[in-house]
Amino acid sequence: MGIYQYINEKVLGNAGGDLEEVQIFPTYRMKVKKNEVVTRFGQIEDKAYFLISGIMESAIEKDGELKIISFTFPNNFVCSYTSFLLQTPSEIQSKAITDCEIEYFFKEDLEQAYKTSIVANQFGRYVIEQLFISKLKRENDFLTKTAKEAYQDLIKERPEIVQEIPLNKIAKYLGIQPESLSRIRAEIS
Amino acid sequence: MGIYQYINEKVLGNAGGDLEEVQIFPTYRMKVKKNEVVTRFGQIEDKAYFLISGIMESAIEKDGELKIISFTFPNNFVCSYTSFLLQTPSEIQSKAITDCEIEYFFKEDLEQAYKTSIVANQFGRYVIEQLFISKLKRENDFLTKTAKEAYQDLIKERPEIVQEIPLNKIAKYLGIQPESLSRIRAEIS
DNA sequence: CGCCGAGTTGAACTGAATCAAGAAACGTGG
DNA sequence: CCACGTTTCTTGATTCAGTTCAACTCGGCG
Repeated sequence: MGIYQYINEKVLGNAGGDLEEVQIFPTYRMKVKKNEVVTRFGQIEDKAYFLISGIMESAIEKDGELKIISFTFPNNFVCSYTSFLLQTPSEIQSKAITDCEIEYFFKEDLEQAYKTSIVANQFGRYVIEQLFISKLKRENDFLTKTAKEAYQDLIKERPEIVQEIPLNKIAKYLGIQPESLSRIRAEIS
Repeated sequence: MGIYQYINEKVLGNAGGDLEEVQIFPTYRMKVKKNEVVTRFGQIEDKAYFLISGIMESAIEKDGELKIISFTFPNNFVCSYTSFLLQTPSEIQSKAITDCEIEYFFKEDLEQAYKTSIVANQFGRYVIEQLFISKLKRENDFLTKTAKEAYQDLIKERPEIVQEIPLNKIAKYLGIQPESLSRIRAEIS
């Protein structure tokens, strides 16, 4: 799947529909190797990325330590959103956890499309709505769950994360130390 | 300020511009008394609310306890977003902390406007972008700050909250118990 | 074979929760 | 305007979840 198909299926709801109509801005492709950094701290982001294959992580930094805010699997967007939207220095670093193939487009082209295309606007709105919902869920988790509950729910709700991603990264995603996650795992098995 | 002016100024960037053009869907007004609940747990939300005057809180529930996810001040939107967007039962309760005046509109009318109006789409996109950015910041806070840091930063960044909202609600917003906040306050003064 | 990153385990420590009680501020009716 | 009940805020003692730092195990890879 690529961005145009994503728009057709997810945004417009017509699987297998006319692809011409949704080519609202140009997109490009690139490949990145495992551990390669795609978006850097401090950089002003002018691109948004769509993951074709592989797994990526997005992280923020505090006192030299990385805290992971999301893992991205294929057919989802990766971006330093605040930087992309407000053109401020990025507080997010996105990195390939495995070899990845990425499709991307430029903010400039998106903005241009917004001016004339309803589909472009629907697309932008849809993507950010999904992201917002995921962050609402995460806020809910932080406010209501212990580390143990959070991990157990992650196993149920995002098994792909637990299966494919090393435990120290999962810990940093849950907001705890790897040692704590290790103890939690010992406890529940 | 009302929704149309919000669209003109914030979304379109032309303060004092032509107001006719942005009346893309009908809006309504209502008044609610202090402590009145506006959106209920379990309800499917068909309206979005814009706060004209007063202060509101939005909260989720866990084990009979309320956890506050946001305080809303005038000229901002309040909504059970996940419910509004996905038409699922609301996990959010929104309540007036003071007497409030509220402008609102229906999802149905918004959806209709999305089909034909670029401005409507830009509006929907802009609102959710702002909300998403605020949740990203909140995620950042949960991952990187101790309760003490979070409270000190709140004093700096959202003084209106600290001044106008009781401490037990602020504690529930920061994800700690009122007693802990009280101790933190004793410590830093 | 030896190294290195990933994961586990132990012991001491700390930030925040919990439970219980009391003080201060608030508003509402008499 | 005072009295009373309610809500808001504080303080104390104890418990607990998760951190920190250190050491050790295991599996993969050059």
